[in-house]
Amino acid sequence: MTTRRSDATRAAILAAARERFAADGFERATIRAIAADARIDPSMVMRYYGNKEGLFAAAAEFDLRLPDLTGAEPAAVGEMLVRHFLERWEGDDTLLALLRAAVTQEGPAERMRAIFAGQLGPLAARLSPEADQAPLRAGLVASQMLGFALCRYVLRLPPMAALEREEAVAWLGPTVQRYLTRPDSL
Amino acid sequence: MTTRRSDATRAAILAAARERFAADGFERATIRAIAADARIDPSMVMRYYGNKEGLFAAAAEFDLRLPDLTGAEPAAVGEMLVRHFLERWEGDDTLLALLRAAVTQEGPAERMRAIFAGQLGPLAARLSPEADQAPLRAGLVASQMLGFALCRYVLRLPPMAALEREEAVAWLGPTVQRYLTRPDSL
DNA sequence: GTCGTTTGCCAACAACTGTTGACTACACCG
DNA sequence: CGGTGTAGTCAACAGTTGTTGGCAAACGAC
Repeated sequence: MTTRRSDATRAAILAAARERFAADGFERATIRAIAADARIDPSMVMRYYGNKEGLFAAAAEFDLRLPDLTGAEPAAVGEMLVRHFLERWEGDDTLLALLRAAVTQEGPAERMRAIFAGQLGPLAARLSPEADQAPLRAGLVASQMLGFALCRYVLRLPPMAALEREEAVAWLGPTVQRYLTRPDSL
Repeated sequence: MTTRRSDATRAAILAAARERFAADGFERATIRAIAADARIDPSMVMRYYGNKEGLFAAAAEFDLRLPDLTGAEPAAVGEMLVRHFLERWEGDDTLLALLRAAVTQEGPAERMRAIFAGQLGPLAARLSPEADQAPLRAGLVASQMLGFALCRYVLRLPPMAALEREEAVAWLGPTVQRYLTRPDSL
């Protein structure tokens, strides 16, 4: 039960699926195209992943891998987070696949909610001046990071696509910082 | 040539198309479903709008209707802009249709770029400390506003969907303000 | 070697898609 | 009233989609 003979095929399917879902979105990425990329028969996709939704669920498994920021300079957290998001976004097209699908599919949208609430929430809870504001602050950070990713990687707004990574950090860092740590009263 | 007998039908098609495109996205909104909503035959859609892309192009005509801010308190522009965006999002689902389609279709994406560069750009040009930074600043504003709309209306992240309008203005206003007017050096 | 299981391919299905063309009914102009 | 163009209906097309079941080859245990 350690490694099946078909593991290579399964992995090839997942890799092709991620690429296609990221590039084309859920509906336009067809099982036939994914199977062709993986050089196997479309029916294998069904056998291993049940149906298209199951394939997407397997291909779009994702973890933000937020760094441990205990001990980090509290005032630098915003910039560190933005930098981490950009790296995460550019090194892996799973998030892109998830975003493209979440816009029209309820399943992926729910997963998106779970990722940002479940992984960003705890971090916000440690930084927020008031504990009960953590979900709100995590949501605000998500809105800026997802909006930037949307403009940069999906819509390809020229000025956003052209930004150097550290320029983006310099512009977005203070925003994220403020969303996480701004006192409630202000 | 003033009013054709078919103008009511044309309008019904456009209204149904906007709703369907906004709710389901470009691919999942079928011509048959739109025609059924408008209580006409699918072939009429083709006759009046040529094909599905033509229908979308007609249904997703959009103008941000940015207010004239000359004379407004410069420090209040951020909040005014956020308030205007929220009203525009909620009073009309064209932008929602455009966003859902732009994520997977090049045509709508291009229109989105044109809207935000062409309409937000001039406003940024009047407020930006340095003229050549206007596109960048307009893009940053777009990233925050589109990100918020994405989280609130599309993904329905609970803390974003639950915000009162003026709460959203209080949180996002300063961000937009900073993107428009922050000195370059900082 | 033999048998059961796994892996893969092939062909086909039913449903749905955008799109087309022919045909009917209505309205308006003379 | 007759004739012309517009509005609308109907049925069908060709292509694509997710999905299924059957069959052949390769493998591993005995």
